[in-house]
This record gives sequence, C-alpha cells and structure tokens, in this order.
Amino acid sequence: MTGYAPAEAARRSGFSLDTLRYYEKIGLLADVNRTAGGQRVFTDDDLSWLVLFRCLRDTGMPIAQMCRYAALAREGEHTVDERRELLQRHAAQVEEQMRLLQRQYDHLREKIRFYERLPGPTPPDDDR
Amino acid sequence: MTGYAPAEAARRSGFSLDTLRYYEKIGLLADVNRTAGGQRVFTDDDLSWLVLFRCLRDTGMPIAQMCRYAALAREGEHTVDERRELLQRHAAQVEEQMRLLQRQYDHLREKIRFYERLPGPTPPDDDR
DNA sequence: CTCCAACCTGGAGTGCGCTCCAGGTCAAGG
DNA sequence: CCTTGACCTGGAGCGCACTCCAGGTTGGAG
Repeated sequence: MTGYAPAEAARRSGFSLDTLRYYEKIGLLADVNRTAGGQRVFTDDDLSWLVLFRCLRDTGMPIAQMCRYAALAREGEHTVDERRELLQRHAAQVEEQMRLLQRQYDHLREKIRFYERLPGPTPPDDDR
Repeated sequence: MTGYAPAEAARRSGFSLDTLRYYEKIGLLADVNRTAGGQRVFTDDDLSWLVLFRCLRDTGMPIAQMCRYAALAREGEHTVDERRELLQRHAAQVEEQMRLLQRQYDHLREKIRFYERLPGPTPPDDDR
C-alpha cells in the first residue's frame, strides 16, 4: 500500500519521469493511481512492472512487444501460455544476441592484440 | 586486386547497398574506387573495413566513433596509440554490456521458470 | 546496336524511443 | 495564507541509423 511520488518512482526504476509518463501514454503501464488533484502515485506493483520492463528493454525487446505482454497479463489467467511463449521466444533471441556479442567481442580483442604487438619491430601494418 | 560490384559488396558485407552509400557519404568509408562511368568498385581492403565496421556496430559503437577511428587510421602511423586506446575503451564498454545482458537474461530465465511451474496447483500469481 | 537490370545522385522520409516545452495546477513547509 | 518546487497535459522535436525515392546513367548479355 506504500505509494511513491513520480520522482521517487523514477529514482527507483531508473526510468526518467518523462519515460514513465510516456509508458503510461502508450498503454504499457496502465491504471496508475492518482491523487484527488491528478498527480500520479506509483505502487509497489507498478514498480515491479517497471523492473520487468527494464529487464526486457535491456535485453532488446521492442516496446510494441512489451505492450503485447502487458496487455496479455491484464487480460487474465488464460493468457499464461501465450505470455510464457512470448518470453521464451525472446529468451532465445537474447541467447543469439549474446553469442553474436561474444563473437564480435573476440574479434575486437584480436584487433586490440594486433595493436598491442605493434610497439617493437613494426610488422606490416594493414591499417584496418 | 579483385574488385566487387556494389551488389556483391553488399552481399559479402551484409550491409545494404544504401548503407554502403551512406557510409561513404558520411566519410566512414573513403576513397572507394569507381569505373570510368562512376560506378563503385569495392576492393578486398574496403571489404575488410566493412568487416570491422560490422564488428564495432554489432558491439554498439556509435557511427560517430567509427568515423573517428577511420579518420585516425587514414591519418597514418602516428595515430596507432590513440586508435588502440579507442578500441580498448570500447572493449571495456562491451564487457559491461555483456555483464548487464547476462544479468537481465538471468532475470528473464527466472521469470520463465515462474511460468513453467504454473501448470499444476496454481500458486498465487502476481501477474507481473 | 539495343535493351534493361544495376547503378548513380541529392535529398526527403522513416521508425524507434524517448525528451523537451509551454503554460498551467497541486500540495507541503513556513 | 503564500510560496515554490514538483507535478500535470498535449504536442512538438530530436538523435540515430538508416531507407526510400525520382529522375537520370551505365555497361554487359544477346
């Protein structure tokens, strides 16, 4: 039942206030409580949604897909299968992303090793 | 000495033809050879630059920084230190990126485990 | 020589995910 | 009360990295 002021919610979630408003505007975050005067009051539940959104975004899920997930969750129990599958598909993409990142990181490291061996008898520099 | 037509270069590099032209326009790719009539002819050297650009982009380097790197390389031998440092700083950022991705992937997996335990005596679903 | 698919240019348009702004309202401390 | 900093709304603007377009040119197959 604890309520958080917008600035506090922003601080805790790591999203900017503008981003929180934006997420509400596009329907990603729905039914945010308000004071009588119309100011937002975020709940712990809102906060845990934001934690999830951060996770999904950091792993590269497009906002449209997060909206889809959130809409399914709001629809109720009968969407759990679809929600699970959505997350599983995403997880598979993240795995692919991690493999690619690792591979390219290795290339980068190799490139750096090339530079680190330069000072000394300079080998033919391909300048790439 | 082998030369590649634009379409072939696109195919080999994985960049679109428009992107290759764009990279040239912004000065990322410089001095691309032309036929008498003005059509581009890509060399193996151009291709290896493109391979590097792909590596840097896949690891999240902004184009402006790639331009900087390319400009340094064009300037000659005396920029090797700066080039190495640029790549090293980038590699450090990639490491951070990989750690974050792994961490959020773990969260995601946990979330999925939550869904996988659902079918059975349904525990209190927090719907997050 | 003719044809047409591939290519050229400059510049406008796109999609994403915010971010900023103007002009007004709210609410807690003094 | 009064002040003032946090908050509100709708909508415009931005930065990035392309992507697309119109209108014209090139060059290799037949």
